[in-house]
Amino acid sequence: MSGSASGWQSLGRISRAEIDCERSLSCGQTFSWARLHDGSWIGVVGTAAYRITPEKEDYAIESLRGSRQALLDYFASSVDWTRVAHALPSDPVLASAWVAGQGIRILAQDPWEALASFLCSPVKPIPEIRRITWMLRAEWGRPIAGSRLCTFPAPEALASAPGEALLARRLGFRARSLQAVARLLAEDPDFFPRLGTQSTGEARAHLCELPGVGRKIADCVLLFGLGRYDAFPIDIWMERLLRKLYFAHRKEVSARRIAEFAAAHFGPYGGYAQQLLYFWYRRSAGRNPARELALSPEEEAQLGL
DNA sequence: AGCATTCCTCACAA
DNA sequence: ATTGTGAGGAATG
Repeated sequence: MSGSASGWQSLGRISRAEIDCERSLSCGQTFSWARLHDGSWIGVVGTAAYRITPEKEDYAIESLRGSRQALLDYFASSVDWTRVAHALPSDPVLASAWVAGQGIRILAQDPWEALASFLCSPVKPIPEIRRITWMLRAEWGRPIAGSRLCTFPAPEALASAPGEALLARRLGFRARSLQAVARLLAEDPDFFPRLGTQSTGEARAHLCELPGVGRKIADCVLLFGLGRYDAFPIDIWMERLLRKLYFAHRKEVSARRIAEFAAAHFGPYGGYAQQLLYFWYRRSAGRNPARELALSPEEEAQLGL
């Protein structure tokens, strides 16, 4: 692992007080990272691999073909997160989530990778989404020299993949929309750049025109892939949380009304509130996000780290 | 009153 | 732990 023989390079350390990498990687926004048995995290950003090892006061960072700055950019380190937090409404629920989620960052992910990953997500638990997307990488991505980790496959790669092979990756009904979207984007490389010039609402509408993409997946892409911090993805967990804590379990309140409330209440940085709340609520429900992203011994052995 | 339209909810399959 | 569709009913005008 250490030394230049393996190709991994040390990129120094990152202060725990600055960023909580573990929380940021396990609060539901990315499937590109996994935890190893020694407690370190391994993941791919673009064409680079990173390993983040928690220590007492900080994290040790190593990389293959990456840079310290690229990793800091991925953790959106130039955003003033305290300011973002101050722009959120002050309510008791959010106050608790803020305490529990200190150090959480919205990662600056690739929009295609976010879109394709969340197209794999319907009715799947997080560990399985992680496995499926890693299988897509292994089959159709490009290996990162010096490791057995792979980049996320480009739209063209998935567009031309045999349908049966996609289905064999345990994609089920998700294969159809994933491949259809891959083909559309392979033909339209300007798709994401175009969204950059549009309002969040317009961009959301265009995303929702893609097969298999509804409000939830569109909001995930907007928030995690396009840096639209006003997007507030509502999955089953968030709906339960909002219903319970902001609507006193009132059964007659529709999902639509809950979404309207969330947009109005949490405001232009609601996406950050969503991550804080999601992390806090799932933890209170007994979920262990880090464990959900742990590699099996077999998977870890296959990586040959 | 009858009719068209819109909106909402639910259930179900993929 | 999402989306797309279609049926059925209430509200709207």
